[in-house]
Amino acid sequence: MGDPRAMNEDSPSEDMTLERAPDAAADKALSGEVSPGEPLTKSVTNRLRDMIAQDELPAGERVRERALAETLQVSRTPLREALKILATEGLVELFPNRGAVVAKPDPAEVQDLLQVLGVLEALGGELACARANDRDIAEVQALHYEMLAAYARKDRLAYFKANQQIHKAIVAISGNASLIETHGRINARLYRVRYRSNSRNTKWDVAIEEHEAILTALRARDGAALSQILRSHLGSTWANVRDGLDELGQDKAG
Amino acid sequence: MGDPRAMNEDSPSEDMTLERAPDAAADKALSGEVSPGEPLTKSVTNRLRDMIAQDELPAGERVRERALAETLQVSRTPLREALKILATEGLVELFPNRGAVVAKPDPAEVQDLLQVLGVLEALGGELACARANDRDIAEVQALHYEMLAAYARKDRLAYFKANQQIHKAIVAISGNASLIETHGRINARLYRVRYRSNSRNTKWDVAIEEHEAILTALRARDGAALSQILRSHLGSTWANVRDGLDELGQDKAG
DNA sequence: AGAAGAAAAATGGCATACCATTTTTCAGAC
DNA sequence: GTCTGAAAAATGGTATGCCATTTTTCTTCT
Repeated sequence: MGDPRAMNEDSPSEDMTLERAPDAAADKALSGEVSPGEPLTKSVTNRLRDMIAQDELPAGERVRERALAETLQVSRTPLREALKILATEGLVELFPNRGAVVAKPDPAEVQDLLQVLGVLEALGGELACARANDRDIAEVQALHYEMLAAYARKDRLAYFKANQQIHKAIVAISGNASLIETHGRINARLYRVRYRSNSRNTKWDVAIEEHEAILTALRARDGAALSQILRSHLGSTWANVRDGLDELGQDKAG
Repeated sequence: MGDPRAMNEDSPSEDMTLERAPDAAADKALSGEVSPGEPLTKSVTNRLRDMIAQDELPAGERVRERALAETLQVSRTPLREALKILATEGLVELFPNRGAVVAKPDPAEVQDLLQVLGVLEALGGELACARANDRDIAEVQALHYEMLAAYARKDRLAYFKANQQIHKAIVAISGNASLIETHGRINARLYRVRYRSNSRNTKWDVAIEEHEAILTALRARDGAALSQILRSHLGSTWANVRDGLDELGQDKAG
């Protein structure tokens, strides 16, 4: 896919199910997938990222070091290092002498993040059109069809995942390592809210139309058009998220 | 300045002199400016950020935990946590079981970073035009004059700092916390290269002209124009950096 | 002299111990 | 009953120790 000069091959967090894992997660802890030779801090960081994305560690909840360390079967040291990393990424907030709390972005923050994500994807689309080869485009097209399949089945989870993959794929084609990384970071911070918003999005068909336009522009390798569409597409996303937040009365931010 | 909803008030790294501090730095270590009650990890992180920016920890150099910890008069624990943070920010690279190395971006990386910085500043300019009040603009104008003063005196260091402040100020006016933070991160990773490039930049007058255009657009609150100028301005920056790197034969990347 | 390999030193990874701060619990007074 | 404050428990912050891996040094053989 494209020709990424470098790629932060971290966070194997693809394929997330937001359904809170009942006990299975705590069961296997991070036992199964500990790549040998990989530093514990890294595994723990990835594990926590997933736990946050899947609401296993709900937003706004306090993180008790000792308890979590025991759950994950590691000492506090790697756990603390992981928390520092996640704090840098904006997924948790650290309060001196008062521990860590899973970040819970308020509407203003979400808007800011989406705005940034917008220009990042716009750049991604522009570069992608310039660099994409036929296979790259075919792959995005395939993902697009998968998304349509999920749409036809009204399978919101599958739709959401395919949707995310499409945007990520386009950015990946850009080949700009910094862009890929930054996009991934911001996207991770928005994962939860967007998932929730996706579940109650009433303008599903509009989103589909926008995605058709995205594919058309990409196939035509029309960088300017794709760029513009992607950015305004995230404007729509903000509209949906905002509406969603309005509906249920935000249970206190931060 | 503007109305930033939030602001990562970290890294007091303003006012950096790239002249390598002979011994004074090691002398005071982080003795003088340790805010009481502030976690050691934070102080150390900020200190290291500065040390990297000022080439006190030269790019490509290996970081020995025990030695550095002793220099900074702290134990390895907070130092290690700081290194994880800096690695997340892209200022150092971590190699499992082999320690940390100060990041040394190769030309391709620099280009990628500048491209991203370009669209970020473009967004910043757009938003700034929409939100700036007269005081905000007056402040940027003041910084602009300071930059002109440095230009007149051929004081490259002062010029560089004023230049940086202008761009940072415009982004700050945007009021988008995520943008401000992301911009700061990327900018930090480019600080060293840009400083070096600045020292040997032969197209100083061109840069000045571009900055005049920036101020004109900002005063006119012409978001589209400012956006476009800022982005292409960073294109010029890339041209300069590239030329600089070409001159001296890159002493091995990475 | 140079290559190969074993011993020694250094270094990073992780766990644990201890201290300071914060939070909670629980008396006792009003 | 609840307000206050002291004691107790919990929690985060930091230092240190030990183990595994890596790197360097020192033999030894060719």
